[in-house]
Amino acid sequence: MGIIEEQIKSHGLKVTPQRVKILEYIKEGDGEHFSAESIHQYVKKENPNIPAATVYNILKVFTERGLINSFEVNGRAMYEGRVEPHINFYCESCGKITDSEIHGDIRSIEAEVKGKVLSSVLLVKGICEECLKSEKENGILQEI
Amino acid sequence: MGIIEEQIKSHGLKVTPQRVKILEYIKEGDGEHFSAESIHQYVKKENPNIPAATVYNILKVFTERGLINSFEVNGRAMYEGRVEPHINFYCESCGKITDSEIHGDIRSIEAEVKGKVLSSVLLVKGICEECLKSEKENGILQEI
DNA sequence: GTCCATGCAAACGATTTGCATGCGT
DNA sequence: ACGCATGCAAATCGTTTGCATGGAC
Repeated sequence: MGIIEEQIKSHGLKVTPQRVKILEYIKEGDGEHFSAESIHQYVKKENPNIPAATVYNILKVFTERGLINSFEVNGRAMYEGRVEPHINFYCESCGKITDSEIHGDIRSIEAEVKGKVLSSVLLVKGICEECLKSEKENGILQEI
Repeated sequence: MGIIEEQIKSHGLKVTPQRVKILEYIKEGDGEHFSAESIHQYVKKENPNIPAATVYNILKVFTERGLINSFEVNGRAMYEGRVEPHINFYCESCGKITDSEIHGDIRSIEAEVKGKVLSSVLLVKGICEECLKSEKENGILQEI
């Protein structure tokens, strides 16, 4: 049994081909961020009949069990394989999401919370370097 | 002109009664978190004709201009008057959102991001103390 | 007077639900 | 064999859009 199957099983879930396929895809895409729809599109390549609802169900249990991480931007959920604390930087201009490392200790930040911590997401919004550059070149939005 | 009106005007927006009412409500609710719907319900008390769309529009411009802060949980946007960095702790059991202070320096964390930072939200999910207690008393979910 | 905001209705899109069938254990 | 997962259709719900009227500057 592969490592992906082990992960699914060890989190108390049944191993099915759909779950393996989706978890593989998310875990292999290191530093990448996926919408449910993009995952659906991907899985449909080999399994054209899989409905969106099944993908949503799978993503939901994966997130609940801590197999993957999720957060919401612009009314849609994004999923990623990295469950350790890091920064998700969302560019409001091009929509891209990129990871940044946290050099400080986010665990000490979480320690401030009264209660049991299950997950944490630091979502930073702004304009990425690339967009800043092209906006300056075009004389747009320099004042932001 | 009151402080609320000044804030609206200084952010380059026209001062309207609806905007004043909504900004007052959000800013007065210190440490509270509001859904668009709850704000709509509140404003309807004095202005029964105001449609949800107007409330959504107002919340959108307020957020874009940095007058208020927003983040998304469970497919819905939440708004708060605090724009300085802090922790939003969401309890997955009772749904309540509470603020915690950040004692570390989140500015240094934001400095890791390559690009221009416009806003940042640290959303921690878990089970609040209250729910932990009642769950233990009832013998439910202790193993989480 | 001009332009932006409001009010209203209708549309949209991401996600969920109900139920029958299929599959993992 | 049992119970959870999948496939499918339809519904739900938060949010957005288009357009005419009204109000701020």
